[in-house]
Amino acid sequence: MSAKTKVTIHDIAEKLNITASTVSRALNDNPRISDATKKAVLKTAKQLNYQPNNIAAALRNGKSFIIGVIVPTADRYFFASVVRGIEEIANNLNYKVIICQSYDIYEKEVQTIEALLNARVDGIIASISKNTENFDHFKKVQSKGIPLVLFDRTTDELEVSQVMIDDYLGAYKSVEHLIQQGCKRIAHFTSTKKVSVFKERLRGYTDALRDYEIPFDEQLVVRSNLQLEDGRESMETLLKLKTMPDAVFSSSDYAAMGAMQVLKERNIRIPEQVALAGFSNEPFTSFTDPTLTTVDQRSIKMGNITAELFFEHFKSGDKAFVPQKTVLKPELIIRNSTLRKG
Amino acid sequence: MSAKTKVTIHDIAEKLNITASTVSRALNDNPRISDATKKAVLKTAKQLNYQPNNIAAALRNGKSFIIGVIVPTADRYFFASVVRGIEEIANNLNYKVIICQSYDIYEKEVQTIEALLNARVDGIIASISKNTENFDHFKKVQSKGIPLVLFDRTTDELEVSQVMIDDYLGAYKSVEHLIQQGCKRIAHFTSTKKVSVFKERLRGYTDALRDYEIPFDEQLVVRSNLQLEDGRESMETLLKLKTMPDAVFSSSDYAAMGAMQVLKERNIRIPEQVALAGFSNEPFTSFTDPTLTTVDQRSIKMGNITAELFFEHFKSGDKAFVPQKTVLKPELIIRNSTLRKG
DNA sequence: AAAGGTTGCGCAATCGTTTGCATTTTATAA
DNA sequence: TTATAAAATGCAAACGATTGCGCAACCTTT
Repeated sequence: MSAKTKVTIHDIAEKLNITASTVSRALNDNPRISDATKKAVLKTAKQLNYQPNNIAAALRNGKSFIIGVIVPTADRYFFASVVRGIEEIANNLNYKVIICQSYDIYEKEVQTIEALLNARVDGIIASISKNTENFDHFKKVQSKGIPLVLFDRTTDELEVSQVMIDDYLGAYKSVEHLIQQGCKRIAHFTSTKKVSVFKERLRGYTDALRDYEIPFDEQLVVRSNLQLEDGRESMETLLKLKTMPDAVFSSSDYAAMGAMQVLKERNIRIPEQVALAGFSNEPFTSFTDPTLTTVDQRSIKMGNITAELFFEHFKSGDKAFVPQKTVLKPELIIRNSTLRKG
Repeated sequence: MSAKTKVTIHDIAEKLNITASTVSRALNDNPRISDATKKAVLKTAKQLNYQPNNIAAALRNGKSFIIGVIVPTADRYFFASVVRGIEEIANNLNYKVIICQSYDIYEKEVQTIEALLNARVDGIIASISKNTENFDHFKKVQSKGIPLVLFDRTTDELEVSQVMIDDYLGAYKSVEHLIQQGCKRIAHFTSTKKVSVFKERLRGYTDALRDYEIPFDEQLVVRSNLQLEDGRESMETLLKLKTMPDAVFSSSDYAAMGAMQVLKERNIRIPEQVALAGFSNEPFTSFTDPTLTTVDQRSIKMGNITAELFFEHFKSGDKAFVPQKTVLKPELIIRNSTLRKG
């Protein structure tokens, strides 16, 4: 059809014997343009198969209507849901969201930030990579006056708005639940101390033990990267102890799953001999046998709130915006892996 | 620090008493610029905290170095992996990938295409939404001379390059395997006939039955949206038949999982009474009990190939590029849900 | 020493939209 | 009818980077 792939507002203007200014205003529904002209412009635009060029507009406006979202990985239910929650709000306000994955690699995170900056996104929402210990790239974003909001994986080294769940509470409730089920020797799978979510969950774990007067045993805290395989290894480690634990509270559903596999292979009954609780409420947790007790992180809600916070920040025009910290209450999902009947 | 958030090549030029042209060339490592000047420019750029503006460059070049990828949803392992495979290739060639989700909603898909077109992406890679029956928006992309490649969920209504797995073969092998395990009454969960992948899998199913001289029974083919809940309902439906099936080949792992739940609730033994096979090799399929036999779709590989095909298309400059169709061989992953011992 | 080649850089137009400030046209009031 | 306000549109300069062409200055060759 239209071989000429470059129809601009000038072409429309020419055809209508008006100027590009008028066409631009007409397309943007500017009140200063008569309805008749608007109609004509719209019609001609359609007819010429006109395609707006956001790049030109963005250049002129210094505004791209795009916000960049950086997540460690998009294939985890939690992150995917948060993104969905963000999109809901953003799309409503006519903003587009571009999703970027850091794959939990620090260098990639830095590169991604740089790319987003170059692309002149209007703002950035991110969940920090697990391996990030230097935050200069985020500081750079802020120093350029670009709105930045962090969610879930945040840090205190940045003066930035953040949204997270109360990991401490989620952990505390999990462990409390395990104790109420009669568990007395509760192990914990965790990861690096650098990431606050893991630190908080560990704190919830220890505090619950303390409150219920269960002695803390260093040996029962196993650190790893919390993937499935790590969970398997961690469980093996625990099983080698002189006294086996009677419960595991894992900071990750995947690691909990690994533990479940090992236990089943050894015919150790869940939850009778060892109760098992995870964290995140990944969809598969309701598919396992037994179904896995876990903590729901209110992901969609978190996305909504993050986006709302972002746009608040946005409107306040960067001037004197006080970073805000929102903490959501998690929900303990009790399933069969911890429910000792009778 | 730098309050002036708008450092351009002109600022660099001014400070160095040269012109913006030279700065531009220096930054792009143009051989016509002396090394001394390049060094100086780089240094000053760093010093002034210069941030390249891709928008301006894109406007001038008519090239954004961004390719849009549209997937139904990013939280499915298969799609996430394909995206990863695409990114691997694209990033290597200095292209950025922006991920968009259609959420399997036709209107959203159309909007997304429009947004990508407006954003002047250099090309689009997509997997069609389940509910799309009109392909005008894709035709529009092509008519504008923008490279388009489809993967997995494709259509014959478009003259376009596409990459998919041999769904027919995957289905055939699954059903053949079930037959070899002694199943004689094999049901099939499928979805709309509009989507070729489901059509092909259905064909593989019927052909395998035919080749092994097992009568085809219309009642055993259950259509749904293939989510978990759909799988449950479909299984319930099957159980109401006068003669129960002794196997189910599901076009989706989720639906297979739903069926598994129902069967377990009714204490029907898997695979002895009913064998179960899914499709896609979602990670959770190895977490279920019994583990679920399924078909791996070579997702990363598919992403790689899709991207390579895309860039071929790209280089050939749109002129006389013959759409290419690549079909990958799927791999049958045999697990316990179909393995009848002895 | 003159002709031709290199090297290094500047000029100015261009990409497509937007917008402040005219300017023209039309409607209203005196 | 004329001054005046209101309405509709035009002019031209941005936004920031790129690039074809041109022009010095310097080097080589015979």
